[in-house]
Amino acid sequence: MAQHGTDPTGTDEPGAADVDAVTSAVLTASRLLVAISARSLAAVEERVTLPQFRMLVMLATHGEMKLVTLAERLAVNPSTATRMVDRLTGAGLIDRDVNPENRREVALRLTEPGRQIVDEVTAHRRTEIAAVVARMPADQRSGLVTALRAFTDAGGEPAVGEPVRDAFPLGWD
Amino acid sequence: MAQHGTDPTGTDEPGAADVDAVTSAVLTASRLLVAISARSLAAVEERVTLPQFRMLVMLATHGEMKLVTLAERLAVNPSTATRMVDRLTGAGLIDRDVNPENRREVALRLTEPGRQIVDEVTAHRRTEIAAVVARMPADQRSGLVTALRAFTDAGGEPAVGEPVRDAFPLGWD
DNA sequence: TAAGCACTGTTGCATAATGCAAAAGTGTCC
DNA sequence: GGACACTTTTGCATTATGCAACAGTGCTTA
Repeated sequence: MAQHGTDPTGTDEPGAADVDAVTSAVLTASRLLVAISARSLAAVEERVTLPQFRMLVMLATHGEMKLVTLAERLAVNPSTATRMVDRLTGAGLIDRDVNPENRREVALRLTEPGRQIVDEVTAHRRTEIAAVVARMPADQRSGLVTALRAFTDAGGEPAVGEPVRDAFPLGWD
Repeated sequence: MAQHGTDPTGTDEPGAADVDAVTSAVLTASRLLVAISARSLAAVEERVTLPQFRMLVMLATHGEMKLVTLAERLAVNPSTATRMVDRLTGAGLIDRDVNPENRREVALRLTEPGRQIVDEVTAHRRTEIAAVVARMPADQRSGLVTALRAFTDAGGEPAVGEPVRDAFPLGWD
């Protein structure tokens, strides 16, 4: 199989052979993006742990919810979520109120300081990505948008402004 | 004057507005890629924990190394690394030998089963990405390669004056 | 040669994250 | 009113984590 790139003639197969090369390019980009995301977290990891940050992101993204839902979206056991909520309420980053409609449930919601932490990371990451974009040749940028749109469309993920699909509950965003 | 790198938000630069648009596109793609990476991990998380997998990836990527180096690359305390190595050697995924050249050090290296776990995840992820690529219009693919190469090149070359950081210090890859 | 010193890895201690199982409280349906 | 399902919490065990102290190793130098 053709290892990578450099097949301007496209003699082998028009569509299938180059999937490999494209995949490699995507993998490389993926590594860079993950590294950027991780660096953005460094700013807050003195204040919250990584799992705690995921919890904050989930609440920021989906708004108020009960504990079981939160645990489900984070893909952790409810008992784990209970104790993380304990610590985060203790730190003043989450509010926990009994739902008056249904007194079994607790309503969990981000406090202002909690939201600020999430915003901080988001802003930092956006800044880092923008810096990379700014370093690439200007005439390549529109091509990147077009190509990435085709890729993300094929992957079925929503665009930035839209609600995040629940297919896989991460909370790294 | 308008030297590069120092103005990610872009106030007066002509291409500034589109940097924002490109950044959004990259962020969206980033979410998809992180989700794919996470899904690929599901296959092995019955056998190793996430931090353990990171350790395996690091050894697979950089080869044999001593404990302090490993800890540094994973950005964890040496004591943490020591105990993780304990468990992974116990599970037969890592070999630990005293370096005869320097008897303070221990040489850590992946075993065959250890490497297999890493390969499994890598293969799974590659398959998932290839599936997405295969779903996008064929005439967009070469454009994606070109654009991503420009992006990763820009991301790989640190701005002037910045120290060259280890490109992907995480081990999520 | 011996003393001093830096480096390497390990262990003790405390806290966080994690899952499973059991229990306690709440709501719903016959 | 009782049975049952749902929600959350608690008990217990294992892993992950950092800091501090410590023991062993190798190098330098007086």
